[in-house]
Amino acid sequence: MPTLQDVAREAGVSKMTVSNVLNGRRDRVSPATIARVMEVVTRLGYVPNASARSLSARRSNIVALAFPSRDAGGVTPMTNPHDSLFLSEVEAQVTQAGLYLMAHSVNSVESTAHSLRSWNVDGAIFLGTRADEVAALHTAYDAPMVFVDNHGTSPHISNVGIEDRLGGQLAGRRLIEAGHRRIGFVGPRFDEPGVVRERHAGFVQALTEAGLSLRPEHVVHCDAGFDHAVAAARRVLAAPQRPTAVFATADIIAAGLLKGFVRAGCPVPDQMSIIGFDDLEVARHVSPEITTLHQDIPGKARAAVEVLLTQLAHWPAARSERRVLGVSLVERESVAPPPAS
Amino acid sequence: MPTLQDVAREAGVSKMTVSNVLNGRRDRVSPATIARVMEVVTRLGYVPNASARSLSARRSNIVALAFPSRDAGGVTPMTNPHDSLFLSEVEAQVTQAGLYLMAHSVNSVESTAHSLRSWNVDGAIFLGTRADEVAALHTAYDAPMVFVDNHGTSPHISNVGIEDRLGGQLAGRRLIEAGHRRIGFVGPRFDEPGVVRERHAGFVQALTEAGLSLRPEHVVHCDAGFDHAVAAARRVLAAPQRPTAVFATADIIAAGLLKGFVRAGCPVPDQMSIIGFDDLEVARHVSPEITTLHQDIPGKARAAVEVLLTQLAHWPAARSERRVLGVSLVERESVAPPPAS
DNA sequence: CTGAAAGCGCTTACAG
DNA sequence: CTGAAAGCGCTTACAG
Repeated sequence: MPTLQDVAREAGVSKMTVSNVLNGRRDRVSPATIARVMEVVTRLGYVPNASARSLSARRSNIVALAFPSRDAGGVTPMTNPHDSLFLSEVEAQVTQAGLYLMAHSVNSVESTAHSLRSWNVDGAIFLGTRADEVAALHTAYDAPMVFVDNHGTSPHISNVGIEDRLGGQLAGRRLIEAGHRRIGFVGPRFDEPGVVRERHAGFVQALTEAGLSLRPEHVVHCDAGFDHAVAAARRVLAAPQRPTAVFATADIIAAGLLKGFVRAGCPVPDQMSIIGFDDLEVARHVSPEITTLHQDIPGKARAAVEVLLTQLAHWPAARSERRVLGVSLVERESVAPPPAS
Repeated sequence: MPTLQDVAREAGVSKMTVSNVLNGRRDRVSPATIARVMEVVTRLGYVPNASARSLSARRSNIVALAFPSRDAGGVTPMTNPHDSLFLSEVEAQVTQAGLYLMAHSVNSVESTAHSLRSWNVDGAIFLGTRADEVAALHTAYDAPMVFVDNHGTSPHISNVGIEDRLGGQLAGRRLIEAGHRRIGFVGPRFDEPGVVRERHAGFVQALTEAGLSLRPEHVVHCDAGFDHAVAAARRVLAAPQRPTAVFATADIIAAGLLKGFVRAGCPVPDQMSIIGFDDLEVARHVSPEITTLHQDIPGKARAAVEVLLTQLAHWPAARSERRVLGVSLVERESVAPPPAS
C-alpha cells in the first residue's frame, strides 16, 4: 500500500505538495508539478488513508445516518419502505458529495453519541428521534445534525419534514366531500409530538370545519404494521354506529385495514372508504388501490443532505434551518360515497 | 474532547496502561489501576478517537456493506424489501460485534475498492455483485469479503445464499401437483449465473421430471418491478395455448402479475395460478395472498456477518466458506387446480 | 510555487 | 504489573 511519502519520493517533491495537489489546493502548485504528481498517483495506485486524513485534519468526511432500532410496530429496523427509500437516497447524495455514510441504529442516545464522537463524524441525520433524545444528542455531540419528521418545538434544531397536518386535513376533506359523515381514525398512539399527532390534528380540523366531530369510539389505535392493521379492522367495525370511512396514518395500515374489512365481509370502497398516507408502493399493490397522501421521500432525503451540507459549510456559525415539503392527494380506488343507508 | 493523554495524566498512569485497560488486555493491569482508570474515563467522558486507533492499529473496525446502485428494475437502490431487510440485520449484527457499518452503493468496482482501501475496512459484504466484479474486487483489495446470493463458480470466494434451485423445483412440483400441465415462467433475463438462472433451472427440472417441458412461448422476461410485472401479465395471456399457472422468480413480480391477470379478466387462482419467491410482506398484502418460496433473509444476513467475522479472526489464513440456507414452500391462496377446460 | 517540521491520538513491540 | 518511545499516514501553520 503506497503512502503519501512514497508518492512524494517518486515524484521528487515534498509530501506537502502531493497533499496540496490531492486536496484541490492546486493554485499553490505549478501545472507541471501537478501533472507529475498525478502521474505517480495513478501509476502507484495511491489511495489516501482516510483515518490519517481524518486524524490530522480533524474532519472525518463521514456523515452518520441514525434510524430507530425498532420501529413502533416492533418490526426489525429499516424494514419499512419509507426508511429504506430515505436511506438509499441519502447514501446517493452523500456519496455524490464525496462523503461517506455510516449507518447506525439507535439503541440508546449514549451509544449513538459515542459513535459519533469516536469517529468524529462531520454531521448526522436522524430518523424518528424523540424530542428528549434530540436535546441529549445536541449536548452530547457538537456537530451539524438534521432531524427528519421531527415536530418538536425547539427553534434551534434543523429539521426536514412534510406538511403532515395539511395531509390530515386533505384526507378529512376528501372523505367529507365524498359524502361521509361518520369518519374514523386509525393510527398509532400519539402522546408525543410527531407526524401522527399532526396528521390527526389536521384531520380533526377538517371534520370541525365541516361541522362534524371525531367520535372517541371511532378512533382506533394500531401500530404501523400490516397484521396489526388487519386486526384493527374488526375494532373499527365493532364500533357503535360504525364509520363509513377511515383515515389511516400510513399506507401499510390502510392496506391491513383493507384486508381486514374485506375479510369481515365489508367491501372497500362500497361499504367502507379508506385513505392512507405516504404513497408507498403497497398502496398500488392492493386492490382496490389505496387513495393516499403523497409525500416525496427521496426529495426529503435530498433536502436533509442539503441542509446538512449547508450547516457543515458554515459550521460552527451555522444557523438551524427547517424545511417542509408539500403533500398531495393521490386519487385511486379506495374512496367512494357512503353506502345508501 | 479529552484524549488518552488526559486520562493517563489524571489517573497518574501511562497512556499505554490506559490503552491496555480500554482494550481488554486487563490481565496486564492490576485491578486497582483498572478501577482508577475507569473512574477517570467515566468522569471525563472520554471517548477514544476511532481514526487514531484505526491508523495505529491498522484495523478500522469498519465493515462495509455494498449494494447495487440500481437494481435490475432500474429502481432506486435499496428500495427493495429484500435488501433493506438484509441491511438492517447486518447493521444489528455488526453493531453487536462492536464494529461499524459503512453503507456503499456500488457505482463502479473502482470507486468501491477505493473506499474500502481508503478506510482500510476490516471486511465487506456484497449484495448483487456480478462474477467479474467479484474477481476485480478481490484483486483490488485484500481483506475478508463475503458475497451474497452469488452463484459464481470460484471456490475461493465466500458466499452466503439460499437453495435457489431447490426453490424453483419446489415451485414447479407444487404447480404440477395441483394438476397444471402448461406452466409459464416469469422473471428477469438470466444470461449470467445468478439466482434467477438457478430458480429457472430448478423449475425446468421439476417439469422435466414430470415429463413436461417449458415451452419458449411460456417464458416471459420481466424486470423485478411491480409495474413491469403488471405489463408482463398481458404477454403471458397472449401466448398461444396460454399457461394455466406461472412461476414468478420474485414476489413483487408475482404481485404485479396478479394485478395484471385480474385486470385482464383472468381471476387468480381460478383461471391462473401463481407461485412467487422470497416470501416478502407483499405476498400477504394482496388478495389472494401469494403462495411462495420462503427464504430467511435476516438469517442470511446473520450468516453473512458470521462468515465475515470468522474470516476476520483467521485473516490472512482464512479459508473461504460457502453457506446455503434452506427454502420452503409457503401455501397461501394463489394456487388452485387448472380450470376445467 | 515549494518544503521542513510539528502534531493529530492512538497502539505496539520492547524493556524492565 | 507498568512505562518511554517510535510510528501509523496524513494536514497545517509557518517560512522562504
